[in-house]
Amino acid sequence: MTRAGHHASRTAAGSVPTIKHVAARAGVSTATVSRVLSGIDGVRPELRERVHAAVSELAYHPNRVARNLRVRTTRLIGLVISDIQNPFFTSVVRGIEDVLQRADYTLLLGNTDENLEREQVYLSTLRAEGVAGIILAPTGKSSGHYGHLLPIQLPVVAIDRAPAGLSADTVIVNNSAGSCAAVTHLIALGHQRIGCITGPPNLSTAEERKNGYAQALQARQLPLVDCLIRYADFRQSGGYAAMQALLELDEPPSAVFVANNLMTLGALQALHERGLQIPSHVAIVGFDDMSWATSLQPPLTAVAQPTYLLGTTAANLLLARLREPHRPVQQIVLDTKLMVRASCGAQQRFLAL
Amino acid sequence: MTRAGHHASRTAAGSVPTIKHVAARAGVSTATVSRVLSGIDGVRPELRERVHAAVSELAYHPNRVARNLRVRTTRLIGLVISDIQNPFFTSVVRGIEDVLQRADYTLLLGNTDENLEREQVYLSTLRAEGVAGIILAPTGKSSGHYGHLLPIQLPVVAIDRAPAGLSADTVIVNNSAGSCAAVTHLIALGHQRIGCITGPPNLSTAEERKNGYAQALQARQLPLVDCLIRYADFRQSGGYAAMQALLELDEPPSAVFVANNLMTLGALQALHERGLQIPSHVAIVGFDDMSWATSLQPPLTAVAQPTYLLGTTAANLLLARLREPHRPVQQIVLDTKLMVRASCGAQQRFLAL
DNA sequence: ATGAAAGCGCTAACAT
DNA sequence: ATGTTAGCGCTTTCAT
Repeated sequence: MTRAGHHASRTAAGSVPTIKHVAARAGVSTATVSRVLSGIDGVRPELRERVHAAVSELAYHPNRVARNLRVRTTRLIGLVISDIQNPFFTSVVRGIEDVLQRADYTLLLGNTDENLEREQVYLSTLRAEGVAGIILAPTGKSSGHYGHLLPIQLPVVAIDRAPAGLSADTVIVNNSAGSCAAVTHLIALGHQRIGCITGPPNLSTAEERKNGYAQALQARQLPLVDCLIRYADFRQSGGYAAMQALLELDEPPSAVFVANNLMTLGALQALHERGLQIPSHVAIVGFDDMSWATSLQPPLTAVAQPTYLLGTTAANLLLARLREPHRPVQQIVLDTKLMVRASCGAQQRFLAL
Repeated sequence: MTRAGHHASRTAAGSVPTIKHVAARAGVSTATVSRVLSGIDGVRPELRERVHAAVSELAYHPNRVARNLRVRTTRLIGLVISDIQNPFFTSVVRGIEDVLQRADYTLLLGNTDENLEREQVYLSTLRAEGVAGIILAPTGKSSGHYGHLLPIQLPVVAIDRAPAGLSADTVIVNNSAGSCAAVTHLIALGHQRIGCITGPPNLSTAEERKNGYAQALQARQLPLVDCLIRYADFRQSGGYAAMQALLELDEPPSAVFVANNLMTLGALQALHERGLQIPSHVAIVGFDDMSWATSLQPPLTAVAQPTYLLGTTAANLLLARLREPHRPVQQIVLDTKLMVRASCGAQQRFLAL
């Protein structure tokens, strides 16, 4: 690193140097160069030295594409998610990236936008690019869409959602327990009429979170009122509209559980626009604990998902399968944590005591 | 797509079929298969037909790694950013991804965490993987860190930040104009003592936003007070601490301009914790218009960056250079837009009239 | 219009 | 301990 070296001295034609150039310059065979660079021992220190010298003189960088072809695998991992703009996923991606990068893998990213066709396109591109494995937040409900990955033995780990019948390593979150805890908390605070804004019925996460809500009510003998349950689209506008609908009810809820981060934002907006106070008029508990939760007034009570952990767990699972292709398939369920702040009314309670 | 076909009929050994298998099955040469699949015409319809039949019978998928080696380029684009968790970047990524995906390129993602060393590692990995081009949000201040990319003719487009002396296509935002507009707005609202929380001095964006603040004050003959300018780290905790420091001043500001999204969140938190009202006690204008801005109470006035456009512009710039390597280097400066909502006090004003 | 064959840059038997 | 060589799967001259 002390001397840069003139690029003029690189190769005859000024083109990018290959292993052959290095071999020639060091006066050894390409096999020896390869051995030295792969850290295989059994090479005389002197030759080793000469190779290293040649490498740095020529500013040689091994061509991974050639290597990938030869060894019939790559250091690439495909990552297919449905919404790169959702903070939930970016935190997951961060976790994945952190462990993969340490293991010298690089991520090939695909954003499907919840579009099944786009997902299929990505999956086949990733396959064509020869990725060593795939981490996927599946859009499809059933395993049918992913069957073609199995014959080629491509390791896949599913995250966030578990398509029915897909026999692949999976890491998900205990959604129903999380929302059940949230709603139970609301009930304990004295609420009897609690609304629920959940996601599209075809997404397992939306379904599970709604189920947790229902469980909580049933456990306390509270009736399940149909009109208090709203299916929106997991986006801000959906949460906004759903909250408006809830508020226009003859008998609006005194508290509402919102099943994801973006919809919570929309719901809040609807409340503010009507000048309604949180939690005195309507108490709120959200799903997903975001960076902005503590900056709201009042701070948002929310079910925190272990997003970063979800990412690292998925990446480690994939790494493990890469090392050991025949290990038994694993499904890991991560726990959520209820972050009690003020939007549910808990703080007021304490003050009142 | 009507019949799945038995995989048993694929190849002799059950391994992944190659172009040779297809050629054999169709009774043509591999060259012809290649021509058909590349859409090169001059192949008799009959042979074309046979090739397609063989392809689907064998469920053949071309191996891009082999192709990449042969044609000495890839359909891969490297993307190196500093913080995948920052909504600013995810929106940019979305824009990039949308245009690249349509052009049949796939993204190789690297998250540097603002770490120069990690950035270097990624850059060399990307180079080794043979990416066709790179989109980079540079962490380094000067072009020195990127010089080695030039000799190999690797097209690079810089986004968000422009390292001094780097002669590469660039797309940035007019930061100083944006923050100047924000602060000017505050002044017009009657504020005389305005604080500024900006980012690390080594980041061009932080510097420019502070400059815009200073310009606005100077234009209206307002003094530049040192203790009102705080350098934080562009993260939530930094904004929180900076706002606290500002509030502890003997003469605290009546308004503050916060130079990025995450720090605004922290600043808001500090205000809430002290029970201070926005905008009556302290008016706030942020930089970056996020999805949560409208859900705050009061809604946040902020300088909106055209993030998605920034992404698509960068991607298109790269695509253009790929097509036309010797086109003149371009620097594109995108405009910001001040989204006036209530946190600056503008709404109150209107009400008071 | 089609095929034969070389070769992209590397690794891994195999031979010495 | 080191070198020779075949070949990964594809594209692309060059012949025919």
